[in-house]
Order: sequence, then C-alpha cells, then structure tokens
Amino acid sequence: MGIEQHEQIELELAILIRRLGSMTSEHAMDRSAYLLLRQLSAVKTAGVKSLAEALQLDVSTVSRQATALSRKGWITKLADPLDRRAFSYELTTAGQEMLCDYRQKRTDSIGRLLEGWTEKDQELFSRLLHQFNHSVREDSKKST
Amino acid sequence: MGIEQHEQIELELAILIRRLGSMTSEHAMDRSAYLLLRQLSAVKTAGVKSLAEALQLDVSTVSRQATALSRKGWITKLADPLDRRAFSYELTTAGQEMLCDYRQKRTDSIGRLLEGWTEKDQELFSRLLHQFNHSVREDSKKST
DNA sequence: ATTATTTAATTGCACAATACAACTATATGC
DNA sequence: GCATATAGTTGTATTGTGCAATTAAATAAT
Repeated sequence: MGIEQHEQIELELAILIRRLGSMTSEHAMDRSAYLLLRQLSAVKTAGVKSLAEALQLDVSTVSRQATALSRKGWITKLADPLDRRAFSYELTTAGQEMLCDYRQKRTDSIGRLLEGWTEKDQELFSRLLHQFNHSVREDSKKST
Repeated sequence: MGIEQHEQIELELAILIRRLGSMTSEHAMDRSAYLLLRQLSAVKTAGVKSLAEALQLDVSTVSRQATALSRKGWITKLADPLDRRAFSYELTTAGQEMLCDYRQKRTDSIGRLLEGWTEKDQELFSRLLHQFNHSVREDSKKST
C-alpha cells in the first residue's frame, strides 16, 4: 500500500531529476535556455517578468538568460510602444529552428531510451507523467 | 506510433524537472546532499571514489560534498587501515536522523500529490519511473 | 501638478554544484 | 626499486540561480 509506494516514487524522482539534469548537458543548449525558448514559443511574445512567472524563476535570472539568447540570435528584444519601461521578446527564425532541432534531439534520445519498452508501457508512462505534472500544478495552485 | 508518444514524454519530463527542481528547494537539505546521504545509507560505508561512481559525479565534487556533510556532523571520515591513501565515510546518528526526516518530508509531499490517484496508477507510476531510470542508466553505460 | 509609490528591467554580488587539471601520498606491477 | 596506477584533495573556472540595489518609467495620492 501507499507509503512504500510513495517512498519508491520519491526515490525514483530524485534519481530521475539528477540524471536528466546531466543528460541534457550533452547537447549544445542547456535546459534553462531550452525551457525559455519553449515558453516563448508557446506564448509568442513576453517580457522577462511574465517569463519569470511562467518558469518560476527570478526575473534577474530570466533577464540574463534572455540577454544570452539574444546574443546568440535566437530571440529578439522589442521595445514595448505602450510602456517605455517594458520590452517583449520573441523567437527569431534561427531560434525557432534551434528549438525545433533540439526538441527533435531530445525526442530522439527519449525514443532511444524507450527502445526496449512495450508500446503499452510507453503510453502508460506518458499518461502518468502527464497526470503527475497535473497533480504538481494543482498543488502549487493550492499553496499560492 | 511512437514519435508523438516520445514528444509527449519529452515535454512532460521537461515540465516535471522544472517543477520539481523548485519544489525540492523548499526544504533545508539540497538534493545532492540528500542523494549522497542516501547512497551512503545504502552501502553503509564508502570512499569518495565509489560514491562518485554510484552518483555519477566527479570525485572532486563528492570530495567537497563529503567534507561539507562531515562539517555538519552527518557523516564521519574514517581512515582505511589497509590502504593509507583511502578513507571511508559513514553516516552518523545525526545523519541518519536527518536523512530519515528529510525522506519523510519528501515522501509526504509525494503522498499529498498522489492523493487523488488510484492505487493501481500509483503502482504503475512507480514501476515505470523505475524502469525509466533503469533505461537511462543502461544508456549512460553504453556511451561510456 | 507635484510628489510618492509601484512596476519592468538590469546589474552587482554571492553562492552552490559541478568538472577538469594539477598535485600529494600511497600502493602495485614489472 | 623504479614506473605507473590509484585515492583523495585543492585550485580554478563555469553555470544557474537568488537577493539587493539601481534606473527609468508609469500610476496613484495629495
């Protein structure tokens, strides 16, 4: 029942996170950059504040990340015409390509990892991960 | 088949890692310390080399971590009587308590998160996470 | 309308986790 | 017994992060 299961899951998650943290560093893009690009891709355009909220990071962190990505030519910084304090970022074509490419690489890695898995287990894993993320999301809503 | 599933899993993992990365920082102990204590708890006694292998970290990293944990009084460093280069670490009582306490907190968090889940889904999730970590481990062996 | 407060963003500083390389001291192999 | 391998530490650098201070602009209060 419950308790041992939770302990087991707790352990697996701890391992998973550390392993995947180092796994992503194989490629050229780091996880944080990836997540920022992904977020920007999702919302099309956003300033550091809203990005920071979405990514649950400090604005200063996002500010630096955005500067870095901008230097790489993956995103562009646009002055907000209505609010002269504010800026919005959006993906460049190069950024879109990078994101797409990187996502493909990651997807391929996952595919390679799941080679020996049954189709059913893959589906289940996908569903349960989604479900778990949903639970985490709900939980963080509660505590806000 | 396959591809979309992998994209989905890739996405869910990206989200998971981001969310859980910030989740763990709530508590007093950091993840790396936790994993080291855990490992030491599992093997009872080990030097930095074997710990580093198990945790897949550089020995220097583990050396520093061990020094830090030793300073906190959670582990003790013992000279190896057979090999005067070598040392072994083991958990102190305080370390065992810390580990137990922290693990409990994490387990409780997980339990809270999984409140609405069926027993079956919890079991499945546990199994699949384990399976996934195994896959990652095998994969990293291959590339070594 | 002038002043005070809030807000968006940046930058300086600090810190933790990490890797790599250089080094020390000991052990092992030929 | 010398050459090489091994256990561990330490110096240096990088990266991702947060907090505090700062700037500049917008909004609210008097």
